[in-house]
Amino acid sequence: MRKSSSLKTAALEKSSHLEYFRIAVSVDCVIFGYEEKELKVLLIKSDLKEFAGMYSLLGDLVRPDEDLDEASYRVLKERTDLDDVFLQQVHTFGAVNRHPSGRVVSTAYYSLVNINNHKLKINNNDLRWHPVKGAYKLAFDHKDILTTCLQHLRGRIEEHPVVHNLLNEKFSLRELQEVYEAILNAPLDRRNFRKKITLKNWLVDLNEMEDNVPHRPGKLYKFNKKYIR
Amino acid sequence: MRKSSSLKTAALEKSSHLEYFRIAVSVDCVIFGYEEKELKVLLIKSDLKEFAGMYSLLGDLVRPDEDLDEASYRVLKERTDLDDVFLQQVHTFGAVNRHPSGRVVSTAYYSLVNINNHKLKINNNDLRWHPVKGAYKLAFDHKDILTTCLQHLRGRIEEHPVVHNLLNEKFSLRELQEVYEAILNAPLDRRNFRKKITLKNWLVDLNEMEDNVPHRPGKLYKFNKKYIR
DNA sequence: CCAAAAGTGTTGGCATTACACCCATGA
DNA sequence: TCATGGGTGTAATGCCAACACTTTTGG
Repeated sequence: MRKSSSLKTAALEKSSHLEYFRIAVSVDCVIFGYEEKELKVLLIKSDLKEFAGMYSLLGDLVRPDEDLDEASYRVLKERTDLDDVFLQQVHTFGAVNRHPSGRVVSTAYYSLVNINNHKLKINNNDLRWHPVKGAYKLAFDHKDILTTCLQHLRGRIEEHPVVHNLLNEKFSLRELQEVYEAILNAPLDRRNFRKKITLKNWLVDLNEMEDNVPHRPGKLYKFNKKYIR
Repeated sequence: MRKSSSLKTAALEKSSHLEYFRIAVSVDCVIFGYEEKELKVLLIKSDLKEFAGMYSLLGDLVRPDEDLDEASYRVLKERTDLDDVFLQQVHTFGAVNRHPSGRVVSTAYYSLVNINNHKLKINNNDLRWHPVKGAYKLAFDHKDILTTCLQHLRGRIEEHPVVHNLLNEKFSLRELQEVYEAILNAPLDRRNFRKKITLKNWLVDLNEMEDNVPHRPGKLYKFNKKYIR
């Protein structure tokens, strides 16, 4: 998809009955991770000369024999080796000129993955975890896509315990709060946060304590399986 | 990785692009109207033999030179002769087998139109306004699409004065409440409804009264232009 | 005078916000 | 003993749901 300078090959041009099949369909995945109290997004260095030096989201053309959702799973699986992850369709971007070398309509998904997961292999130098925060450019309309997905994520975490995908199985309430603060990009009141989380009943108290912290250790929790997925 | 390497050779590029262009892109529009205290949807008799006798949403393939959003405007314009209407993208449906005669990925939009608008010409015998409520089948996965759009609409009307698209310019609070009840498929408390609407400040009191009603006439309102669109 | 809908306030419960002190641990 | 975060409750406020009577009009 990225290197599609051949989108207008003679072969395609003359097959005019394919008029309506001259739009390519792709998926782009906003893969969010969480590391060092920051929300990150997995980006890849663009291989298009139009976007030299810039990064883009992970995406690929959809194959004729796979569902749209499957395509986004495949992209994620190929890049991270993770399966069975949370993936959510958000919006489809279809401006005529959004791709410099041809017409590509792209459906955006976002996903949340645990950067420390042992299965997660970022074995490509062009791939990197980039902070979500801050002003920077991305190739194509990918900054729009990222922004749109982040908005959706912000709404989602209020209602659903999706952030479990970002954390290790055991975590303290402070860690959980820090994830929320990173996603919302805003500080939260500790007592009110704990009250709200308690009310939602998402967590199971493990009766274990944090270890190796240079202060009073906190209790550890995990997500109640019945609310996740 | 997979994509990068496959994109490196021109030969592969050509063949795989031909492959990838075998997915067609379409839009489907859920056009909602309101009539006789009921929410309706504009449907067309399917011309596919697989769906003989069934109705489907209005949709069309996206042209290579039009934005996705433009395509949905065009479909609406062609069918209703209305322009400048509210249209909202909701979700993209991309299951491999959703269309019996080929691979078609379709982006769903919904729209709200005033069935009594003088410009609205349903000049086709195969077109009809069908009640949204009730169990019935539609061609393709259009029942899913309709349900998804209805859910989104239900959320939307709580926050935005979009229902103005369904009503005449002047209306009573009763009429407005009936529209909400039709969309939500639930009765609402009159006093609470009026309180909520008043709080939102969407309406302008016209200092006019209903006429030709067999009971005490209500005041007439219109939407404050600054909140619509 | 009857039927139909207009118009109008109050109360209780529940969620949300703001806010401060003592405690346990490691260095 | 200090620094760091853990753990906890209350009061004020705003939002929401439930609920009933009087008024106006047309027939």
